[in-house]
Amino acid sequence: MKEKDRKTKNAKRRILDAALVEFSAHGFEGARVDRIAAKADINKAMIFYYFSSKQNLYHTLIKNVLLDFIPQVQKTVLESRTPDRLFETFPALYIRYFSQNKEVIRIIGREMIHAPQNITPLIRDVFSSFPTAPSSLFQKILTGWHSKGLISESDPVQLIFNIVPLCLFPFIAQPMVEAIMDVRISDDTEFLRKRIQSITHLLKRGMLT
Amino acid sequence: MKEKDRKTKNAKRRILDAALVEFSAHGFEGARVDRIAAKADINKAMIFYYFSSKQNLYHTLIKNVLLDFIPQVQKTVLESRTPDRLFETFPALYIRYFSQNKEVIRIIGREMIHAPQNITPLIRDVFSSFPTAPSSLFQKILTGWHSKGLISESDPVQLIFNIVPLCLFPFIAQPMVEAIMDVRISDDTEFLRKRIQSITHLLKRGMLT
DNA sequence: GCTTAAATTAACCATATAGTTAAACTAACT
DNA sequence: AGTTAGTTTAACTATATGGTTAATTTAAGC
Repeated sequence: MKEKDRKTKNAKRRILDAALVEFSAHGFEGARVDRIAAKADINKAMIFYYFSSKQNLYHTLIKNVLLDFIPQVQKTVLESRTPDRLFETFPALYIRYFSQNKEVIRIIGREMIHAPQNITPLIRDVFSSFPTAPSSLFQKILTGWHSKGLISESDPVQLIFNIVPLCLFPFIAQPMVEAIMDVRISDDTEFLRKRIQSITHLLKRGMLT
Repeated sequence: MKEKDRKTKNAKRRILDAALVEFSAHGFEGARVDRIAAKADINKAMIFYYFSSKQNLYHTLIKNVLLDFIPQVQKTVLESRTPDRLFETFPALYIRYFSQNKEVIRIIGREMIHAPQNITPLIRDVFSSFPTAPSSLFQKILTGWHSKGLISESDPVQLIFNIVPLCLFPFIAQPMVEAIMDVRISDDTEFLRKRIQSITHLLKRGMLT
């Protein structure tokens, strides 16, 4: 069974890896099962054998992705004891992670825009596997800081809407901004460093009291 | 010919209206020409008669959308003589416009993520129909303000990345944030007012010198 | 070597979908 | 009334695609 397991895992993993690339590049509707099979160098029927449907493969993929990223966010938030510190670590994490996982941001972004009703159950599902829901934990910390007079924004929702987009948007909008502003950004480490610095600067000046 | 023109225009307009809804809801790959025809209450062949292909219909639609929105941005930027003022008018315009044009932000957002190589030529195309390219105009104004010491951010690209996401993200991420934070936002005028206020506050404190 | 359960394959199928076509209709102009 | 150019329709086609199936292979346990 050992040998079998190894092979199976390889097959499953290869399918998921290929699916990540394919779904990221074309979206759910645009993705082709045949192409995933070809990329995974595997017979197409294997995909249905292991994942039963295109939908299910997609959902499994997204869950895996969330289970990889969310714990990192939670760890970062818990270990940052002051807003001052959080405004450094949070952008740094997001930008490091998504610059290294371009496919992930495309899939999550598209789901956000396109089918939130599909992805939100998956998010809830993943959240429920944690002892404390990451969201309520985050909310608690933020309102705590505000009531101590450490930050100027009282509404945790507004605060999220102030922080997250600054970190995510570069990866979503990069090609378009490049076209509009007629600049080249690419994977430039220098650009990403400047981006983190600019966000941190803005958040600290704008929201620390 | 008058009668004919009126009818044709109605047909074309009805197709474009239906296409906006359909493409917004399902994306290019997910959109169905049959559904567009049904929504427009028109024979499917009419779509190919007027627009020759699904692709071409889509591109025409996007161009129309850009030609509606971009002049409004340009007007707002030109009429705001100080960064102080711009940090008020810019978020107000974006949030007003996209709260009233939910379909537009979904289409643009998806294109940004999915196929920037498709949309950037269209942007350039639309830009070239202006006497001065809106982007270079914007860049000029921003660098001018910085050199006068009015704003703390020197790089216009970073500045764009600081402003635009704050305005667009609520509409893109709203359903997901609602799910994660367990709050209800909806079209609430009150929420949008607070969002504008929070952005303006953050930008002014964070970037005015 | 035999058995068994899982893994893998090639060939198939039903259907949905973008796009076509040829004929019919409309209305303006002579 | 007849002509013409543009508009509209129903029926059709070619093909791509998600999914199925039945037969074959692999490998572990006995």
